[in-house]
Amino acid sequence: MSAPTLRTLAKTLGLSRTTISDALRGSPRVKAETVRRVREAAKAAGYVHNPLTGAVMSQLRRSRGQQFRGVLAALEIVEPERGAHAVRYNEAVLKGISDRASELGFKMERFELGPGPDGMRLNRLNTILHTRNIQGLVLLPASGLPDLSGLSWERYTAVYADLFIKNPPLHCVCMDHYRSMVMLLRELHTRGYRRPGLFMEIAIDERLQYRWEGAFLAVQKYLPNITEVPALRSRNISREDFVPWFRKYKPDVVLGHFPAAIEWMRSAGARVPKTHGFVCLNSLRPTTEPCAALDFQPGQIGARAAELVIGQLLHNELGIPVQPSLTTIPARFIEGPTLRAATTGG
Amino acid sequence: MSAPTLRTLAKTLGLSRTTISDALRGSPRVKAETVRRVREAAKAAGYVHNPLTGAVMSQLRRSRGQQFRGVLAALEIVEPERGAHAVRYNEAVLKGISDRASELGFKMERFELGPGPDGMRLNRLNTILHTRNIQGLVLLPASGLPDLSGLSWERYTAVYADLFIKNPPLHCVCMDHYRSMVMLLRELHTRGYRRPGLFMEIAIDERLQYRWEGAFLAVQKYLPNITEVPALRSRNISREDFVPWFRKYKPDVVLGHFPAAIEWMRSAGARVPKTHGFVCLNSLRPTTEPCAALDFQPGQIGARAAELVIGQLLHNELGIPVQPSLTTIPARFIEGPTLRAATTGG
DNA sequence: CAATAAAATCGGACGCTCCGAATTTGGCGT
DNA sequence: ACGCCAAATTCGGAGCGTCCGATTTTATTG
Repeated sequence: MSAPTLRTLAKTLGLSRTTISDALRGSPRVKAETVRRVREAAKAAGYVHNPLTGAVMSQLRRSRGQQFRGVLAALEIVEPERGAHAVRYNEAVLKGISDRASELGFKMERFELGPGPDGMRLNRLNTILHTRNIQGLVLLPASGLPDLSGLSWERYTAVYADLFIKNPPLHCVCMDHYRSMVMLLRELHTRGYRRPGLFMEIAIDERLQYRWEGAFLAVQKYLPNITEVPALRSRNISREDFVPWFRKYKPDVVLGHFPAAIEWMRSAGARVPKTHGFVCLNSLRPTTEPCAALDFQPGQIGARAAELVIGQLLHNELGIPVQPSLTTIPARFIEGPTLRAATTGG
Repeated sequence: MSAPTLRTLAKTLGLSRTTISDALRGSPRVKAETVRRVREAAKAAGYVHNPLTGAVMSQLRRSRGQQFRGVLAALEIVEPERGAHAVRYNEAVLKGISDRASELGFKMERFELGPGPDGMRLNRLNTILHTRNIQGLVLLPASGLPDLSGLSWERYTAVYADLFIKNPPLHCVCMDHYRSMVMLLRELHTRGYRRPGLFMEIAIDERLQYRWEGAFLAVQKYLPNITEVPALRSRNISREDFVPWFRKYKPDVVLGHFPAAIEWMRSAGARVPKTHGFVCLNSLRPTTEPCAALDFQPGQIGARAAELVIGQLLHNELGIPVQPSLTTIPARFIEGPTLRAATTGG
């Protein structure tokens, strides 16, 4: 049995397709009684209105050319204390969304949300999205656990551009921390490094369910000829933590989020890259000197998120997904002068 | 002056609107010379293709008559020594693909490939797919690293229903081993288990870049009040490996792939679930008694793979992806009589 | 040059919207 | 009761880009 159309509905009710169309969209041209009847019959027949199709048809009919673009909302949760790298990261994600969206015939618009479970603002957003007839959302990374359960989800389809969201459980698109760490350690291994060391602020890895350290621990165990160096972990990593750890365990290459560590290593007698290497785990972190790093590819993440949302919009699949999934993209290794080149002899 | 449409363009060039439409989208039905001419004229007239309009129209056209939109090939690499659980797993993936495909108007067909870099058979498959005009492929999990680089990839879009494929690098859809292990350990923790132990055959985890053990190691470190039990790892895990490890480290709950371990635990004096718990990491493994386990949700994986391929087909995106991605779905925890229920006191 | 095969192009139908036109309804004066 | 007009309601036509079967043109062969 094929899906009902306006025409089949019209035939069943003995009305014209135009009346059905107008009735379903609540046009004042149609008698209230008829609207009720039509909507009832539509529901019974299982007719589902596709707002995207409607919008395209409308613009097509109205302005003979077709400059119509669908709209994707990029939702940002305002966090006053967000670091500069996080801001730059989100900007790059936004650009990825926007570029891919416009390739697919959509335009992106930014919306900002107050932090926390701020009911009022969420309600207002709900109203705005509704009146503007926007159904597709991309939620940008927020350092807290965002709670958007207050939105009317039956009207939207959304993707979170980070690892995990619980309220509500949406599809996520994110960098693949685990695989990227594995790749990086293998790369360092082929360059002859045998004592990789990792330092990490607990807050960072906690959000990631310890994916950085999990990968580090596992690979350390199974790459040949590696000497295990315990990871340095603390709430706030400072020179006072770092130098003793570095002196004690003597890593020959250090991985971490702060390029400041290069200076700390030097102050402990290391020469970079001559005797010791360094890799910054996030290329967007502020850096005083050029540095080997991982590029999280935020543009790719935004692009993939946009694709996902648009795909669902086209299929008119609204609401919270039955089974949320996580789409990941590996980081790109950026060469830098803090590492020695690959050795040929191993 | 209103914006040009396909029809006005057609009139100017003395062609039909169909030819213009096909030409602008690069259909092989149109002569190359004509395509060039049409594109030139379109550019001169300022006609801009709107991908959203195109997508909506395409859906519209296709949705008529409920007729099938195409065939998805499910590619299986024949492996004579594949275990019964792997066979059952692939069957479940196939069902997931098939069901989701038919929901989206496609039907699935199975194809089998000889193992290894078997050029002949790959060429034959190439021919078959070509003559049958099949463009969408889902590659089923194979225990080796499949090499399909011999196919004419510019004609296909494909997804691998497993963690990783290198030749060529395709999008992958897979269970989320890392997250599932984290989830499982947290669940066990809330039930009061404090000495989780993991046994693992190396070959299994190696393919997964040690995701099972990576997650295990990391979570073990950061859940409160956990006593670390080193993982038991070997090529072939037997009772002779297991019992000494079990006696020595006294895990209070054991995770692993073989339900046979329940028997080994009993023979070492454990009472399941009274004193010790057990969770099977793969619910499809052969089991002698009911057992708590992780369901890999192969049906969901197949469904997601089908969605991905079909999405790309509808966008006419053929070839190897620019940036391959990995889509994961968490496992589902299956309750079983080998675990005690959650304690209230902690 | 006739007979085929292959390549290239065309035409119809599709769902939905907008807007002017057509039809029905209701109010009111006579 | 009836005619008239305006308001309320419904209808029909035209138009968009795509898909696919049908048709026309071109190339190939005996």
